[in-house]
Amino acid sequence: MMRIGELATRTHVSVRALRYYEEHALLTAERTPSGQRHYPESAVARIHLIQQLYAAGLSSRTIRDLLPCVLDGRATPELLHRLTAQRDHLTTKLAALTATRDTLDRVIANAETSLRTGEACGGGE
Amino acid sequence: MMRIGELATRTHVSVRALRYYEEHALLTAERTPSGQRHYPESAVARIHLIQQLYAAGLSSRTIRDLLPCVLDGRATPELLHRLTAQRDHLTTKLAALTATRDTLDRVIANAETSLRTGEACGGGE
DNA sequence: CTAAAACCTGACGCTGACGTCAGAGGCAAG
DNA sequence: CTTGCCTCTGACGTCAGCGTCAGGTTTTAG
Repeated sequence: MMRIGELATRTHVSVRALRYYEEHALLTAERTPSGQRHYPESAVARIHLIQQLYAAGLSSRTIRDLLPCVLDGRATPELLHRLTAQRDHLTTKLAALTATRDTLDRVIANAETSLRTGEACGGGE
Repeated sequence: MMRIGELATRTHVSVRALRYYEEHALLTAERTPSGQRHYPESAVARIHLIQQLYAAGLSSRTIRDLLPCVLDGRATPELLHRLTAQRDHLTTKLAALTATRDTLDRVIANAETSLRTGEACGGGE
């Protein structure tokens, strides 16, 4: 059982953020008689998962709703629906970001050329 | 030449957002003597590009710096460097999001199974 | 036993990308 | 000329995800 500071350093997530997660029911902790939080090893993985979902653009509310399903396999038809919706949303986003990266690649190639051939440059169109 | 309302409806971006973009030098507009903004057709594409970069996680400041390069091919070595950094950052992000989607796929498959076989369910590990 | 380090609960601050409201001017139609 | 919609410039409001400070307790190191 580790305390909040250790969990923070091990996950590279601030203590404040961990308390914030608990406040928003993304994370629970056992308490010692004096009130300090104690976490099991599994909390590390849980934090990583939470961060992953945040990075995917989910809100804390959404994460809170979907987490039980993700961790315990506890799914209702409605949760399954929301989960699928999020995955589809993510797929769409991935396509958009890939397109953006391609755009950047083209711009970079163009810029490199124009820098080499001497400043002024027309488009590739 | 269109006015701000038309540009807004055509790009599905609010009038407020367009003014915000101008305020932050992402977008410029000609003005009629009475002070109304007038945009050329090319503004539509420009807005789409701005939205694309926002979706990629860039800040308005970053977009402002990189836009001249992206639109006009005007690149300095420093801008080129920043551009490349952004692309690499995006590549990393794409990998992470792809991993997240795979996680969601697994969770969904698991949940579907547990719903079919009757509620309780252990992990696939 | 004591000092330092870590933890606790509020509670206010911050940032970015707008939403929204107020008050006033511009413009095509009848 | 007036009605009605569009536009203008401030300027304050909002929301999430924390950062940060205050004031006090607990745990640990020596």
